[in-house]
Amino acid sequence: MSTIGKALSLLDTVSRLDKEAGLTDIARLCGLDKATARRFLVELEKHGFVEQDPETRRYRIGSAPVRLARIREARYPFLRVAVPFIKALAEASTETVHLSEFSGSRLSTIHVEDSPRAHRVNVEVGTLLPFHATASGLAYLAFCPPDEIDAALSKPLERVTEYTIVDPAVLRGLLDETVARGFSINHQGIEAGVVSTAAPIRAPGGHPIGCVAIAAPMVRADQAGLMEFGAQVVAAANAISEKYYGSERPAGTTAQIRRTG
Amino acid sequence: MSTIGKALSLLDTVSRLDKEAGLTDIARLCGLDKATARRFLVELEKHGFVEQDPETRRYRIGSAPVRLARIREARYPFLRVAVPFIKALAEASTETVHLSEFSGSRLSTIHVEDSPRAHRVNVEVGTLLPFHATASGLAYLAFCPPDEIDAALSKPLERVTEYTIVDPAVLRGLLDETVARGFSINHQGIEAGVVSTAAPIRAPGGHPIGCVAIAAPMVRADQAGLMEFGAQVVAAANAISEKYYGSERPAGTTAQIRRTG
DNA sequence: GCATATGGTTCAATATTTGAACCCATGCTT
DNA sequence: AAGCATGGGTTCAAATATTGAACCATATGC
Repeated sequence: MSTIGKALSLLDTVSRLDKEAGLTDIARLCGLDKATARRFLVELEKHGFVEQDPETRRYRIGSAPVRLARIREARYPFLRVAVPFIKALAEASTETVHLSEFSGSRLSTIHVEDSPRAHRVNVEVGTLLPFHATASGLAYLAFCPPDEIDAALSKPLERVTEYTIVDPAVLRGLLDETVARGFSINHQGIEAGVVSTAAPIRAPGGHPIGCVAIAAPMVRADQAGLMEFGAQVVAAANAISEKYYGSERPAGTTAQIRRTG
Repeated sequence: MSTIGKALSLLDTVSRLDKEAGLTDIARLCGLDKATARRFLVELEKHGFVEQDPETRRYRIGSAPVRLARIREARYPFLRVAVPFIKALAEASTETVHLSEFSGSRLSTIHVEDSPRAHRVNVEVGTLLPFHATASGLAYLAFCPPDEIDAALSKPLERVTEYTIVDPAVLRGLLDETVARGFSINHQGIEAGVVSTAAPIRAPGGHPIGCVAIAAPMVRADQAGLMEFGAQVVAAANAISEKYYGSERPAGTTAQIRRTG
């Protein structure tokens, strides 16, 4: 792997830690030599991507990403565009709705609107969404080119709950259904007692960039309800895509999405 | 320079562009070979730090920084802590108040509260603040260790307006005054007709991390008014520092700050 | 006061980066 | 339609930066 890649992976590792970490821990977690980890950290610090607490000597994420994020969001306000739709959907569905974005070869939650109900599904911003075990992951993957699907399914698939599907062949079946339907359904794959539906937000080329998902307690989602949620996530995802990328519609399998949306 | 440094500089360059740029332009702006620039971009893209528009093939900042920024702000909410103080100060002073943060060896504006008046100073979020020509820059530098001051003053200093001070010896005098006073004053150094005062927000070790500044049209700031503004920025900067870092006061020259604040 | 742990540094061996030259489209000009 | 210019992207030997075992320094616990 390139040095840059290793350094960015280190940054990623640091960002995933619950708290600030010391040099030795970081090196171990990244599988790097202490000297190497240190040089990376120094270099990253120079550019503001990490900072070292002068007292504890531990490292944390720096302020450079904040600057870049502001620029990105100013020029390309995905959240600003998407959040109103997520809010509206949360209100309409009275269930927890979350928005994910593909970044750095993973799908991560970037916004959540909680259900107003007492009994609800709680999702944390920042949560990573495994492709095989979440509605968002399946919706994302379903609309990816075959080689990306192959790559995702050839990795080891964790059995998160007793209901998680880890058989690639079965998963491929789900992906086909997802494409046909326009949205994905996940039965307790990531959390027992929870069902989700998700639809991809797609770039003009057709490639997904993220997903809209509704997560509800199983007791409130019968077959008809699920179909209704599905229609809603598809509508929201398409609306976001349209607003984000202008009036252009995604090419390729557009018809399939519209059909069900 | 290390590869990582070069790649992060490239990222920085891309972030400074007004619009998305092509490979050749980026390579030229960074002084890199096209092949090198490309490998960097590919690597950065893998990790979500840039993305390439599939249609125009141009590059822009990706979504990874947004993720990191959220984590940083969640764990270390500088803006969240500071903004209320900036708002309060803007209201109290009825002038434009802005907040800057040191990141990647530069001071940049991260929040602005505009004056409610029609005749006011406008500052853009993201603006870089030269150390020698802005109140924030001087306030920051004044409380830095000598070697950082030397480094900053040994670089070529741009004469931004006809009033900009570019003589390192004179600037050192201003820095001494700033330390003695607890806040800096900038007379038209970055924009004719504008005076500013600024005070540093400092980490527990005493090193500045950013500044609070008031910028006012000269006609509204006489000597007494300027001292009042100065006292206000010092109070705000100290309050932010205290809230941000807990109850600890910055070590070292604390007394000087408190004396004037 | 010894043992252990962590942050940090060094330098020869090694793997990665580099860039001139190249290819391939696209679009403009003659 | 051939010629030319421009921009994205690629190749591979030469140049250079990266690597990591061993090292030092300091702090904490026993």
